[in-house]
Amino acid sequence: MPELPEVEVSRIGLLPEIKGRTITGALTRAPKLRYPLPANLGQRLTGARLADIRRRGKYLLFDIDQLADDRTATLILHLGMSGSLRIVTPNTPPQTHDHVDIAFGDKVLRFRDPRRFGALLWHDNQSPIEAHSLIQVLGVEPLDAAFDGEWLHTHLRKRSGPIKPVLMDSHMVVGIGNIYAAESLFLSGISPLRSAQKISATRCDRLADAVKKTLSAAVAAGGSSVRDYVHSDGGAGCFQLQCAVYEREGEPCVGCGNPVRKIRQAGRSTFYCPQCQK
DNA sequence: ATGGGTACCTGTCTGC
DNA sequence: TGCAGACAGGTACCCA
Repeated sequence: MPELPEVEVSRIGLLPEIKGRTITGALTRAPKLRYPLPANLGQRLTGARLADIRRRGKYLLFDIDQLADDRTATLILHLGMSGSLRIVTPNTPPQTHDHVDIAFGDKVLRFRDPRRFGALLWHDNQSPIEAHSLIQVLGVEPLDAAFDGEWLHTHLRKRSGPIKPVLMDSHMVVGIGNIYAAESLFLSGISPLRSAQKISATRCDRLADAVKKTLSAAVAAGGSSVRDYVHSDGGAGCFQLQCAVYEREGEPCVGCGNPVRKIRQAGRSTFYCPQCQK
């Protein structure tokens, strides 16, 4: 799935297609994904306008205005593990896991999610989106200036466990999933097993830089395309080709040539080089 | 408060 | 060829 770069690439791809367009219809084909899908989506959205698409962590926020009651709303969308968004023509037949369509005249935004870990929620903007229970708990944006070595050092001091699961904790920093946690730790030369609170200020600087570099490079490359992820134009990203350790168990480390090791942490696979990462 | 395990769901791959 | 089991990019929840 979609980690921060894939979500951002989707957002950037969708903007020129549908931002500012009037919604001509919408429908859901399943009662629920992770949560129940909004009821009467077509009724609520038809005639309204998609004002903007924002991103917070791995959530996409579709700002809707010109609703029938003259209010505004925001659709909160999460791609989960296997979700993807595409622009299709109105006559494109839906496939098995195509759960939601939002139509804009000659274009349809289609949400596909085989594993159904994704989410689409209606937020009526009576309260600010930042107050939504799912958004409220999110940590800092890793590409914001506020996230740096000093910030990281301060926050890691409170965490006793190994760094890798901590780096993936969206309550602390958003957007870093299994691939980019592994890649960022490799780039900064830090072992995924190292206790978070024992990482020095200097190495926190390196880690924060590595996170920013890894995520930015992935956005620039068009996201990863492991398995079933496709971005909005249906094309495949190419960051996967540049992974240094992720899914490279047994292959030579790009730094030292020793085999990349795979271990299990907090129920997830971790790939790293025991030589280069201490 | 923090951390670990589990659950959610389907598709794909591996090994018997 | 068939089938069971493991595993997959996320995250909320329960419990120690």
